[in-house]
Amino acid sequence: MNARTLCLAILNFREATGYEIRKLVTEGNFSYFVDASYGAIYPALARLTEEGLIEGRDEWEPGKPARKVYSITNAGRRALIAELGEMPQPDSFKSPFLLIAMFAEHVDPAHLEAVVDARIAELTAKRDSLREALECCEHPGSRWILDYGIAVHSHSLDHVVANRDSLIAIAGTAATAEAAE
Amino acid sequence: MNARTLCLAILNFREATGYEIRKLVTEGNFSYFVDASYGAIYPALARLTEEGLIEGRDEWEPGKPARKVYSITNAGRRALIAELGEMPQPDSFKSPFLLIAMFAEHVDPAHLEAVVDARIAELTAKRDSLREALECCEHPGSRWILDYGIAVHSHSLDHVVANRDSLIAIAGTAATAEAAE
DNA sequence: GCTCACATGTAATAAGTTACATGATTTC
DNA sequence: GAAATCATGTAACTTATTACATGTGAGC
Repeated sequence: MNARTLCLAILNFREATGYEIRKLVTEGNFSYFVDASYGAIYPALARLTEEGLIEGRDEWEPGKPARKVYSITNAGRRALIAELGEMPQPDSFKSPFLLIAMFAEHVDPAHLEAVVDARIAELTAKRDSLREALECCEHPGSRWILDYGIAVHSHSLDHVVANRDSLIAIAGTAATAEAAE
Repeated sequence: MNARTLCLAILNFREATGYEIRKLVTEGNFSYFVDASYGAIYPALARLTEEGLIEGRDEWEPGKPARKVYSITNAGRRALIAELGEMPQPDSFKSPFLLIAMFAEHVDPAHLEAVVDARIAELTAKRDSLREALECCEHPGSRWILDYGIAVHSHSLDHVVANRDSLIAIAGTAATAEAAE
């Protein structure tokens, strides 16, 4: 997901600063299926402004740091709708966790246990934050994707919990390889 | 997932050419949680060779194109095990599909239908290829992750199928925005 | 003769990450 | 007084993508 479209999409919902966009993609409703860092967001906002797809206005409120609030323009709305009208790239899932799981036999059991438990904690936290977001969200599209995210995370979590021990049982099996060195 | 570790991991299973590695990460057992293009794989193999973590040998079989078969060295095995001993980066999921779903109200119903059905086809194909891979796979770690992949894809698929119509029902709801232009 | 699968690689380019630089305000 | 949160941005770097360049052999 390029940072450009992402910023445009978020600003179509509401005005926001770069900092707020970063929070939304990291912790908010968007956080389980997109990602972007400051180094991607700020340049994207600058470029979108140049192209007239968004506008930034400076705000100085006493007792608060200066901020630049961006809002989408009509041209921006049109560009976003055009983008959504294309067939999307396929979804992608990258899992360093599964790479370790695949090589469980070469991994120290205690370490694998820590890795699995960290993954369980991650999935639990994500599921709970999605549930919380769903409670106070009225927007139909957002509700649909939150529902989806909750379902997927719940099932993933259940599966990992149910098969945790069988994975850890594989760990260390190939100790010969390390011993050979 | 950097291409380096990926190549090392695959070569720990068996010898392979760059072309074969590309197939494995695109279509094989690895394909649902990692990815890499030629432009990432070939330079990675070159660098790993320089570092002595893998070795390449040229093969000329009559009636076949020349190929360079890479195999992992002891140093490579050590490096891989060291890598697997680190805590992994968190998993990441990027979904252009969900971004469109989120903005369903601004999308033409026919287009959204096409998008959802494409996603359903994608999930079905992936689930089936994982099931097939599981049938003839004996390696415990691989079986574990295939099992996980099948579970996640099945549940995702079920959810999308069950909620397909409710998503399409949202489409086109915000026709006013486009009409305004 | 054409297209597909096998096979290796490079170059230009795009994109994003990490770390840095800076600074105000609030909370402990 | 320290740490956390709000807030903006840049620069160096890494990384990977896309497209290109090239060639063989098999099957239709």
